[in-house]
Amino acid sequence: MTKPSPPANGRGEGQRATLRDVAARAGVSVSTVSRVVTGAVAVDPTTAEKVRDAVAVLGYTPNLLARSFRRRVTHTIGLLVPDNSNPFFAELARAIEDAGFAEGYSVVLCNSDLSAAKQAAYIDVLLAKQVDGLILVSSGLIQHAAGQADGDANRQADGQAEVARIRAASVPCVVIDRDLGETPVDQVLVDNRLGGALVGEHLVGLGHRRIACIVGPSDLTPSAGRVAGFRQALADRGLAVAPEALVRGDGRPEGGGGAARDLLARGVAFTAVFAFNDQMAAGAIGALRRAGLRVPEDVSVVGFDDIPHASATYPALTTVAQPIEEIGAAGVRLLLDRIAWPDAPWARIELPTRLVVRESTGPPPVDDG
Amino acid sequence: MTKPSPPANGRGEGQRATLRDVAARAGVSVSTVSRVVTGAVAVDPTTAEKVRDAVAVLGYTPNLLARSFRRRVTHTIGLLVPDNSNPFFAELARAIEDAGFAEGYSVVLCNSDLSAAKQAAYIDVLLAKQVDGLILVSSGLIQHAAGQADGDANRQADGQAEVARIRAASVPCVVIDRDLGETPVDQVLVDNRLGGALVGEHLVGLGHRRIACIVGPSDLTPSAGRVAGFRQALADRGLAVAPEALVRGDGRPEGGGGAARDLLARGVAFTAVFAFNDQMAAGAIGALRRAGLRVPEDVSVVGFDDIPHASATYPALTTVAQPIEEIGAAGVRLLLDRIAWPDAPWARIELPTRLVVRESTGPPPVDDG
DNA sequence: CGGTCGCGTGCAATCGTTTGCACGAGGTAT
DNA sequence: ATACCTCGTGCAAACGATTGCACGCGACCG
Repeated sequence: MTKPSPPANGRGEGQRATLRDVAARAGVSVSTVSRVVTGAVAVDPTTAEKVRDAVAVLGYTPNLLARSFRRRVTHTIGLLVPDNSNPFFAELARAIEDAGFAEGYSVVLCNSDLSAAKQAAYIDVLLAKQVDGLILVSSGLIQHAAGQADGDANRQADGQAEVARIRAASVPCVVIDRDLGETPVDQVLVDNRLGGALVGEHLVGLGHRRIACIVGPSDLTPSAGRVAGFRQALADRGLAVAPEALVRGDGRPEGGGGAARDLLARGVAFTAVFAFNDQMAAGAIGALRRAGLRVPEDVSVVGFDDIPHASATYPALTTVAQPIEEIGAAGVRLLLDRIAWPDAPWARIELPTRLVVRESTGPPPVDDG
Repeated sequence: MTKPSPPANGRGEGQRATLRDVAARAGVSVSTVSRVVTGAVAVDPTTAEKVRDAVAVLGYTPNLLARSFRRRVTHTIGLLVPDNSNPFFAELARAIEDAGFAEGYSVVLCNSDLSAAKQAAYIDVLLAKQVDGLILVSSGLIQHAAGQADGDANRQADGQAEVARIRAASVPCVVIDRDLGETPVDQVLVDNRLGGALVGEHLVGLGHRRIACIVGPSDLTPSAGRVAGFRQALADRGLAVAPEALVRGDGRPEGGGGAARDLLARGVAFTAVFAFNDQMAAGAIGALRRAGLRVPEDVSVVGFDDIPHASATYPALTTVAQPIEEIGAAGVRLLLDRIAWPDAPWARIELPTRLVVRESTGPPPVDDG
């Protein structure tokens, strides 16, 4: 306990000391105290010393809320992710929080659950709370499954509307993991096309010719790029994805398992499965093995994202790694740049993806093809 | 586009309308506008209508920052977790965020990385930002490994100091997943002892007599209870944990794998492994199987936490489930109760754990014991 | 018909901090 | 000696909202 210790300030217990209290004790004006605390302007060393003493004695801490109010800067950013319990988003949130902390920003975490209504509600309170900026992750994606009637609140939001609202409030904003094309907004993306292509190349290179595909819940950005790249890679090698070998999963392990069982049940022939995220890949592996198939001997499986667990399972998962750390860092940097220079031209950063070959892929069984 | 649309307010572009603007346009006083906006006091329906019109036209949105400043209530809580990229904490954060949202609170996410310095820094800014309350998760745990000299900043913080500082600022605070005993603070815990005991019971019941243990990085709460319960269960059945069969892991998959390899290398005999979290269990399974052992035929493996991936792997992991949703909800409820009634007696909620038997455990090989 | 009540409204202070402006003292250049 | 800076400081006005108090007015009671 060498710290100045929670002191007996001039006010009642629990009441924090304010600039006024310090000023009174140091025998100077409030402005002077403010100046030594912020250190902005020069003040006489003797005075400063007195003030610092008073600050220490009273245990004064600036009220950042008041400061933010006055300066119109909160040093807080809002982070909107679909679901923090998804490891990919959790890691991304972590990376963003890290980068933000390094720059002196706090981050408010919001889970949109892919619900347009919830997302809108969050954006409203974040704006009202005067965050300095917003980071939207996979904004606008929505469960494809739920074939509800076209209820307005739950319709697929494409992210553009959100961005427009935020811009109208002239609050800086960057969109991650969602290609908004020419929409005037800063974006950081990942080369999903390349990722898909790498997988196609890898599997075909191993000798696979019948490859099933478990795509994500949405037809928007990330999925679209992955399919496109994958298809292209196959096409370049004279192959194609059979329509019946392409199924949709909900993004979670159960979805992957269900999709795999579905393929099996429908008698679709395949020697490899490309799942659009690692959770579905894990689920698929489980379903396949419970059906008596070995991985990779009978079926190869590839995932996407390279979440930490991908390397922890057995067999360790071959997957496409996204540079999560860098994505987060880039997002934060873009946002802070935008805050600093509101009129700079829009930036669009595309980070590379990388194939990580582990144990879940291998050559197809010899009796095939 | 049926929404009131980003309007031409009386001020320059990007400037949000304020109460004054609305008041001017509606021809009433600022106070009146405030009253209709907050809806606290009765105001004449005709006047209210005029005001609401003006609000709509100007697209007025209350400045929550100013409101918080004036009312001394931010509707924001700080959440301090060791690492959001750990699925358990990610899920917990998610649950807390959910519960908070339902009650109209935003949550600021902070990753302490188990560093006392970082944790202190975070607490300072959260307090300075006038959060209404704090939730500390596994506060004070610290990497046990790093056998550094007793540097002050990095020493094991036991959580008590943090709590004391927060109390000194008289900011409500609840501690999750860390037993602070009689420390005057609200706590929500899980019955780790029971969890450990259930595992012991299950494994011994299957016929295992030599069980290895991969404990967590810390000797504090969660780990301690788990060992204790486990030991007790074994003792009740006339067994014990051999000292050489107890190794420490870092909590991550690699740590679990390393620990398993270590056991193997040292020739320790065991037919089952109890890892103190699911990540280490997954890592251990990988290491075991790469060493040619089958799970569960040759070695049974049990984890702890029941993260989503536990059921997604093959073999699906037998593990101890914590009611994460409820932990988060209880934490938030405790915090809000404390905010509402600062002088209520301290609460301590202990939630049950539950064994989830899946595929990674089975009877020991017949040639054993 | 006078007094009282309650309702709707406005005035103005306040929350804690920042900051433009002015002022006085002291120093330097002319 | 006058004019002109510079430096350190204080005054007071913001920032946007909330809220205690008071006032005016109609209604109601006796």
